[in-house]
Amino acid sequence: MTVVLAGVGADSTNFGALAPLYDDGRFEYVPIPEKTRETDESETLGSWSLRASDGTAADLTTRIKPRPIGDADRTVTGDALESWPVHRDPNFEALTYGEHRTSGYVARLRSLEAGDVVGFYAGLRRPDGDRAHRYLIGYVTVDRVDVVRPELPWNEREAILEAHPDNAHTKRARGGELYLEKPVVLIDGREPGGLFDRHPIRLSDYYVKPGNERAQYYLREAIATDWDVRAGGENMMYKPAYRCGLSGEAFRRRVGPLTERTTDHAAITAG
DNA sequence: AGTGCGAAAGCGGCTGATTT
DNA sequence: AAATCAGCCGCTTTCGCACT
Repeated sequence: MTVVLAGVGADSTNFGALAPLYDDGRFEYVPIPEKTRETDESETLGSWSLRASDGTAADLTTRIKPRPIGDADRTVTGDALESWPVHRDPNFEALTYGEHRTSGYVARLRSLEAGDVVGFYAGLRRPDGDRAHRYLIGYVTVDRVDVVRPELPWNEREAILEAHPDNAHTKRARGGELYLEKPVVLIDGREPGGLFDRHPIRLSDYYVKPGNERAQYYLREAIATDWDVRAGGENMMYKPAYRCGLSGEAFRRRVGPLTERTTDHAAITAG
């Protein structure tokens, strides 16, 4: 029984900005832009409504870099940006998540079992320009884990994808083709799971390490201790996947409810 | 014990943002 | 508009594990 923490959502690499964290504790979850327009996902940056204002995700940035597979960065602006599809991953309504990143993600996620938890963290920035940090913004309880491997026969890949119809990778797939030459982990979740309504939990600290010249983002000591973090890089700049030793049940107890959260729930408390 | 490979971490330099 | 500053990109080195 374990918990894996996965870094997700828009950042300056792909979206050109970080999602905001407001003074009242509310925040936005903005998915990254899809790699391609060829997806069944109907939500676009221009249709992705913000939770705390009337705007859309498209209002938060001026140019995006969707990074088509294999190609150099492609920059998209203006109307094309507004109509650009989102890579809704994780999907907090359908409770589904897919991942292909190496760097520990696939290896740690594929070993999860039903009842385990995937926690999601994202970079958030306060509008007044305070330092950005990484925050836990929600989680899902694991129901089913599958791995789509490129070498699998077509019909087997299709069967797995059909079991995860709402997953962003399924929506992007064409004829069982995921456009990826590597394994993709597909995780469907169950209750309890979802996006926090407010008061995300800060996971990072920002400081200069002894012997270094520059400050960087590091995993907070209190998190590492209290959540029994056992694997994953200490430096959070690269959004590592973390494996924690505590059970899904213990994790849910520590992070508190998904809704009607208070500042107390965002604080790290032992127990 | 040696080798190879992938992951993690650090840093130079560029870019975009901010300030005056 | 110019100058300053912070953030970030991605290259490079180091680390560490696994396989032989």
